[in-house]
Amino acid sequence: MSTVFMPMHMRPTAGRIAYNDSILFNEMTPSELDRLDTCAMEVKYDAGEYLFRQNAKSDNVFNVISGTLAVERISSNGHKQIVCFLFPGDFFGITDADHYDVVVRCLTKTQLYKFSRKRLYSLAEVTPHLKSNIQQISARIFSRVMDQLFILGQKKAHERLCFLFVQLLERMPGARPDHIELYMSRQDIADYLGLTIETISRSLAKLKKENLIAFPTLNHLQILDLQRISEMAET
Amino acid sequence: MSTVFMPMHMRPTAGRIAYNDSILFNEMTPSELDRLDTCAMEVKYDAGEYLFRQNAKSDNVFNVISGTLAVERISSNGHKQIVCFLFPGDFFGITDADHYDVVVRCLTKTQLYKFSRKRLYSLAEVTPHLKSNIQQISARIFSRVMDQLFILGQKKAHERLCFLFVQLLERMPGARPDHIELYMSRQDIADYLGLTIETISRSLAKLKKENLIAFPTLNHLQILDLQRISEMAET
DNA sequence: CGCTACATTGACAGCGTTCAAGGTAAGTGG
DNA sequence: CCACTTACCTTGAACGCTGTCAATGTAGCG
Repeated sequence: MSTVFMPMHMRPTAGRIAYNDSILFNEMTPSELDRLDTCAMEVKYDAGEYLFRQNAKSDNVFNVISGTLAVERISSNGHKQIVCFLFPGDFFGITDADHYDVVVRCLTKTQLYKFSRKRLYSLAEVTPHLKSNIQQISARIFSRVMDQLFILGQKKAHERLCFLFVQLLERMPGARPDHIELYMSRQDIADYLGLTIETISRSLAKLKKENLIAFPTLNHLQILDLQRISEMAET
Repeated sequence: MSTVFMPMHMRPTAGRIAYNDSILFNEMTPSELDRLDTCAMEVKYDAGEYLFRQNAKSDNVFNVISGTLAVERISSNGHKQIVCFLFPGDFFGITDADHYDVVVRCLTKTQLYKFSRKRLYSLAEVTPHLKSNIQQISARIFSRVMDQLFILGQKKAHERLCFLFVQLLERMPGARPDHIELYMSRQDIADYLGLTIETISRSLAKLKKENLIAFPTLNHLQILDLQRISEMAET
């Protein structure tokens, strides 16, 4: 029996991952999952560690079990753009390029499944469900990058923050409007939204003063008026 | 004999498309090209026309023969972000999503090959070269979007313009430092770079005053100091 | 010539950055 | 338990880039 790909309800991680998990495994039979198992292993990282070094060959696909990560692009002159955050259930490394042009940093302790990309893709060739699942994930990633492109090109600071909030709500397992845990620092948020840390602070203050959000603690965000936050986030 | 996919040097369009053409056809045999022909047709549009309507099913893949196009994303409240420009040889529609979330507008008279996406993809399944070519194109498109994400998040107005210039040089067939024809309006440039038309005008004026660029006519750009322009464009 | 569409320039306001100071929370060691 | 350190966040003031509004300039076309 597969250890890594036991049915979710039988696995030790069961219940930990609330949703957007296992898109990769949708509709797959136990025997297919067993074969998927052969190209995967479980890996762990501490906060601050990187999954691979800059310009590494894109040999692996990662699936987040637990933890939060940041996909980063850093220019020669030191500017950093965070491309996206990764949450439990998310994938990284589904690409047709042979080298990563980004690095991936763990914001917290992190557990992942690590797949051999080559073997995963070969398996997909003979496993229609797997292939279609990979395509679906790929489409989602692209669509998300397009959203961010739009945000960076068109939105003001406080609107960008609202966009982030809505994204966190939708993508972080267990997030509720009255309880969103920010695992990323203010600097990370700034690097994600193309702003400075001071602007983030000030915009948060503005939204607080307007009673749209609250911060019981520094990293515990509450959305008080989801309606208006969503409107401002709109892409 | 295939009409659409005759070897380049025998076709009426030969010589028109200078480079980045035909990545799709790399390494393919004449008989494979003949089969590719069966899922393609040639289509023409006038300046200002759209290839399809918003939220259309993504049934087709387009390959630009001649002309310049803009891939646009428009929000409900009227903001427009141009995602990329398309030049001869470029592709659009290589996606795993089943609907386009953008529209494509012709900036000039345009000729394209229009492929049935479904048939193109099926053919790719049995034609390794074709499949690998499609993956290569797909990787390039993604990489380009990432470049723009970085630009929009990190760069100042005049640097964004330099980025555009370098891109035009690299991607527009026939473009030389002393002769770059701008087929897009100042407004299009603004929508591409996430700025206003006035900022574009002023930043162009600034670059002109510093003798980095010149404009013999409104839409004929010359790059006088490619070295420095490239440095500022750097991603 | 005059119309129209597009581009440039100017003045001004506002948003976001920069630089600097101050505040807060968690951890350390006396 | 409390000073001290450290890392991170917030706030303030001044500056500058970009947006906005308005006027002017320019090229193409009937």
